[in-house]
Amino acid sequence: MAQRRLLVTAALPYSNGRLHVGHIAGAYLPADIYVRYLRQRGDDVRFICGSDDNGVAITITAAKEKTTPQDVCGRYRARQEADFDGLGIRFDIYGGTHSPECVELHNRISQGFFLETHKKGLFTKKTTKQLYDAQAGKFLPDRYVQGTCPFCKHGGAYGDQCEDCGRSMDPLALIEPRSTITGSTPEVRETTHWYLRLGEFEARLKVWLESKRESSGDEPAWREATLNFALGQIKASLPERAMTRDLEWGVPVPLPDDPDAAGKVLYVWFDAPIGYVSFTARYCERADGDWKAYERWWKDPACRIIHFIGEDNTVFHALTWPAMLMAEGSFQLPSAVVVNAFLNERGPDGAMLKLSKSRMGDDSALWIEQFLKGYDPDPLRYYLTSIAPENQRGAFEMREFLARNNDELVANLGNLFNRTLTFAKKYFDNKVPEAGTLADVDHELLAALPAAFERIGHQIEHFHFKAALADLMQVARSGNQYFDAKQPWAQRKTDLAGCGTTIHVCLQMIRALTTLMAPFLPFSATKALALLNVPADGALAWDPASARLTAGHPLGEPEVLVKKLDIPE
RNA sequence: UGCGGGGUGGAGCAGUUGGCAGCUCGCGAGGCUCAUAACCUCGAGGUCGCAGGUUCGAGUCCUGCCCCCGCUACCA
Repeated sequence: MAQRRLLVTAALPYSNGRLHVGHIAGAYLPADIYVRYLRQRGDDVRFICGSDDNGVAITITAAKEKTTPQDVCGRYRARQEADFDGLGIRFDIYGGTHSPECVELHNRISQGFFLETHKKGLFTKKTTKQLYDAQAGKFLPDRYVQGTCPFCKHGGAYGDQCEDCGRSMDPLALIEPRSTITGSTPEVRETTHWYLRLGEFEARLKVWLESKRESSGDEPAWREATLNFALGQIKASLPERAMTRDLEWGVPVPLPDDPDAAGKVLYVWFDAPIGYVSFTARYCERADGDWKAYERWWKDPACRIIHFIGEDNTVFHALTWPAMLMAEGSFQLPSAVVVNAFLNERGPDGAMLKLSKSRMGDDSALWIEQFLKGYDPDPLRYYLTSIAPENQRGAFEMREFLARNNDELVANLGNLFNRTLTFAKKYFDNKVPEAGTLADVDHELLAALPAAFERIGHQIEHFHFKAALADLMQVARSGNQYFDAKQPWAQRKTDLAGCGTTIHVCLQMIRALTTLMAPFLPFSATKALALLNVPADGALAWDPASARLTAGHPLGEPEVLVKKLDIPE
């Protein structure tokens, strides 16, 4: 397959909190596996991510922590970047929509995007009544108003919906409304905003989404749940959505001649996906010295754009964002939006618990920061991939994590490395023995390796990461089966050359496994190269021919590849 | 009410165009000893939510029903 050009993005984390295992399982780990694989294949890839720093929630966190929005997003952004790094999730750029490095370019590109859409007349300017907190000096998002439900008279109803009777409502209908920010009684004020008429894109979106049901060329089909959900929304008709907000924190609405635009910013969901573009531009500026080179990725159909997101982002990435791109007109549409469901935590009693800031304590091991203090990243990458919520929700369970590390990663994959390497050390002078005369079983195992590259690569190409990992483990298992069937420990005494053949074949297998595991377990793959004494440079190319050892090659010092973890009683 | 997802051996899940019900873990019994008591073999265990229908044949298609979870926040 020829070299391809791909731009891969992972959802922008909102920079008012830390990352937990659910974030990682949802968008970032699958994206990282995909990108690592593409790079091993030799494709030209950019991997883009960064923090989503704008919006009202940041300002509220800032108020709560008695600091500035800039401080909040700067602090959490740095924390998130460190967490990603610790897990081996390596972006080409980790931008930030309000980070010092990116904000200027981000604002410029976002405003250009808005203006182009505005020029085409695709916004409707509309004045509506909204609740205003005079004490806080800001309009209140629906969710920040609480009062008595006009339908069931329940006391704790929110401005958009009553938790008790489940009915949704207009916040103006709430009885005795209160601002949840200051506790004061809000007043009704008029405000003007720009609404994107999503309805005008329904037909085009529908055709586009329907075309994603089948794979075309080597572009895989989208997940069915994603398409059903998005198409269901279209069927129910897409509303006008306000693309501006009354707020001081964000990208200013670029209409200086319109007094109604004063003091307003772009809706955070309008500028966030544009962050993918502006971070790409910032990276191009850094790498190529020309920010405009981003067009090579975003406006050239020869490049393929893949977005990895969690399920809550489906509406924005499968509908709103493509509609924005259609509206603006000069960008290409994403090739794929890869959506994972949520990951929950399984409680001791088997109950499904949501991963949430409010429920999890600060020192919960499910925060990445905490997790990395106790464990290596690869076991987590393994476990999260093996339970990846690709089709339905999954659940994290600490005991299961430990058990699967020991019973699968250590016992199967790690053990195959260890028994092969220690055997070579003990009986073959720590060198790769001659292949010798190959019997059918030996041929079969060697022939299975290129097939595994093909198969696992195909699974990754199609975003079936869980299946790809299971396949990898099956390959390792077949190695253990081969080892047992050949009984080199017995061969050694009767047929030393045959024993050499066995170990030669096993070494070829673990060498191939090193390359095959690299997208999922990058740290272990690096360590495996050291154990095999193979120079890292170019060693992980996704190519069975280059993942081969020559007879006589000296090996490194044997050492355990994956550590066993203690399971508390 | 509506929309979307799901209900498969003890647990967690796969099941593409309908064709003898699979995988991992766990469990039981053997084997092996190179290996982090790791590995290998065999086995037990399922009326595929319920009831109908189409078909030579359905977990897989159609109809009706039941149950669980989202569609609201911190959030992927």
